[in-house]
Amino acid sequence: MKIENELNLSSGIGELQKAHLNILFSAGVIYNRATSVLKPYGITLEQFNVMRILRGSLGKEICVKQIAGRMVDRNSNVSRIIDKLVAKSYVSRIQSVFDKRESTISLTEIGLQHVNFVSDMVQPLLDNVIKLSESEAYELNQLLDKSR
Amino acid sequence: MKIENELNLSSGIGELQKAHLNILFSAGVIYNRATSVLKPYGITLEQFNVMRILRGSLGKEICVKQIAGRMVDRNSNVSRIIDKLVAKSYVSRIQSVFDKRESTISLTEIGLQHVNFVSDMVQPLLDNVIKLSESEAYELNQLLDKSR
DNA sequence: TATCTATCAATGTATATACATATATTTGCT
DNA sequence: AGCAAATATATGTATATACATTGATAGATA
Repeated sequence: MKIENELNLSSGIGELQKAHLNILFSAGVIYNRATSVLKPYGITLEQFNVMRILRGSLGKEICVKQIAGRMVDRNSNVSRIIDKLVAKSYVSRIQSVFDKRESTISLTEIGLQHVNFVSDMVQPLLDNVIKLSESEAYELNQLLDKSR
Repeated sequence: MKIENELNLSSGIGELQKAHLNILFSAGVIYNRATSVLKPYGITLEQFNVMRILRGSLGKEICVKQIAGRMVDRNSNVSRIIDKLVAKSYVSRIQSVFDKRESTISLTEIGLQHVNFVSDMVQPLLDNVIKLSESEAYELNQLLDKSR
């Protein structure tokens, strides 16, 4: 459905303003779909993203700042997301020996198992969140990359 | 900058997964820029959006549900955003006489003045948030509309 | 060495989202 | 009319964002 109908926009609105609202609206739709897909597994999208980032760095040391730099939401407060993951025993946090200001974050064994399990279950569903062909998605990526 | 560089994505990732992250990332960038543009005027983007919706319905009665249906974020808790606007005297809330379950929301005189003033000041800045031509924005809108 | 500045992470506070539930009211059905 | 179901909004609680501040540590420089 066109964004002007989704949001009841006035007919005079320009394509740029429409694109502005369209990106925010689409992001909300994607976020909601992804969140509801994850819900049965007791994990939020933000927590899942942190765990996937950690899995992508298995073996390597990784600190809070490096995680933050890979988060989709750059204002995300990684410290507090990690608090939640530590409370669930999915992640451990130890002070770095190389730089005592840093915390070294890593997946626990149970955390690794959980992120693997959840990924396998949800990836097919997450892939259906965007209803485009690969080539349309490519075009979309080109435009979004340019728009920033 | 390409999304794979922004987020340090692994090279094997497909266009659909990339599009998923790209939309969320772009939305974050737009949200942050719009928020910082509004900051000097003491209003959040969500509050500004509610006030613009109210201005678009000047004269007509409008209730909370109608506002919610036009919000970019469909989960937005309009009741509480309106609480904040009422506290700032930008908006009034009165029980509808036609349906006592409904609240009728309208801009106060000072609220109308403020939203007009802020709009005039920020619109040129908001227009620069998306760095595309009108025709590129049109293509982007087509793809986003289709993707949902 | 002493000190200044930059950096990393944690924390405090206000605002907003996510979701379930509660309350009041209206509508539809018998 | 009487009652059940639906609807509009508000509220409670957990989580997350936005932003400023703090505390600890590292690195640079006088």
